[in-house]
Amino acid sequence: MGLPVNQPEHSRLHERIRADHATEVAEDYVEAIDDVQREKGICRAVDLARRFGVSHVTVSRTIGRLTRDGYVETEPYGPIRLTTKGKRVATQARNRHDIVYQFLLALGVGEQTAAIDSEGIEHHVSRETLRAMERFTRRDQG
Amino acid sequence: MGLPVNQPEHSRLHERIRADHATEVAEDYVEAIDDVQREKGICRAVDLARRFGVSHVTVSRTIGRLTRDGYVETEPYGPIRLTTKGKRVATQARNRHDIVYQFLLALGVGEQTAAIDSEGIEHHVSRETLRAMERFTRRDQG
DNA sequence: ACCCATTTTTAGCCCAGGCTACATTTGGAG
DNA sequence: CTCCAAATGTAGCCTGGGCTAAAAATGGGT
Repeated sequence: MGLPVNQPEHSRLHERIRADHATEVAEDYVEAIDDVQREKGICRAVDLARRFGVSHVTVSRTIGRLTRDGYVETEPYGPIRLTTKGKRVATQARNRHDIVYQFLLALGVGEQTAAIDSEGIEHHVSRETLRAMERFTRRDQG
Repeated sequence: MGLPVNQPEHSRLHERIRADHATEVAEDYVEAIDDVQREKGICRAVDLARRFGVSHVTVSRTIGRLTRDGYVETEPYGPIRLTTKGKRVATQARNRHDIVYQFLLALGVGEQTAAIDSEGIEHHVSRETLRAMERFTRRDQG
C-alpha cells in the first residue's frame, strides 16, 4: 500500500504546504542576501550565518543548494551574488514580507510581534490574501 | 517600509522559527487525529496517510516520534489515541486554526483560499496577533 | 614578504521526513 | 476455520538542514 493518490481536498492542501516549505528556505536566504548587499555592498556566508543564527557550514551547504537551483552564484572563497532569478524572488519576498508586516501593524499588533509573525506568515499567504491585506492596510491608514 | 533589521534579534527570530517548525508536524498530526476520531470514532495510520497524502510508512514513523514525545499512544496494530497532552494540543490547534480561518473570511478572503491559507498561517501567529484577529473578526461581523 | 586573523571548504556525524519493497498481523467473509 | 485483503511493521535508501573539528585560502598589516 501507500499510493498517495486518491485524496481530493485535504491532501492537496498538504502537498501545497510541503511545496511551500521547499521554497521557504530559498526565499529567506535570497531576501537576507539582498538585505546584506544593501547594507554593506557584498554578502558573505558569515553574514548569513550571523543573521540566521546557524553555523557557517550550514550556510555554505544551503548556498550550494541555492546555487544548484539557480538562485545564487559564487566562486570559491568569493562573495554571494544573486542571479536574475534570485533577485526576482528576493524582490517578491521583500514585497510580500512588507505587506504582511504593515498589515499586522494596521491590525494593531505591536512592532516586535509584527516583525516576528510577519517572518513566519509571509511564506503562507496566497495572492488573494495578500491583496486583502493591502486593501485593509490602505483603508485603515494608507 | 522599513522592516526592523537588527542582528541579535534576527537570529533569535529564526531560532523561534525553527522551534515552531519542530512542533508544526505534531500540531498538524494531533489536529488530524482529533478530526478523524470525530468523523469515524477511531483513527488509524492509513487515515492519516490518505489525509496528508503521504505513505503509511511515513505516518508510522511520525507517529513513533509523536509517541516518543508524549502526544499519542498506540499498541502494535492498534488504533492511534491521543494522550492528555495530545488532546490539549489538538484543542489549541483547532481553536487557533478556527480563529485564523474566521479572520480570513472576515477580511474578505474566499472560503477556499481561507481554508488553504489558514492551514499555513496557523502555526506562525503569536497570541498577540491571534487576539488582534479575534478582535477584528468580532468587530467586523461577530 | 610574511604572518595571522578571518573566511571558506571538507569530512563526518545526527535527526526528521520522504520513499519502495517486502514481511507480518488482523479481522471479516465464506 | 480457513483464507485473503487490508493494515501495520521492518529494512534500507534518499534529501534537507543542523552540528563540530580541522584544513585550506584570502587578504591586510607590519
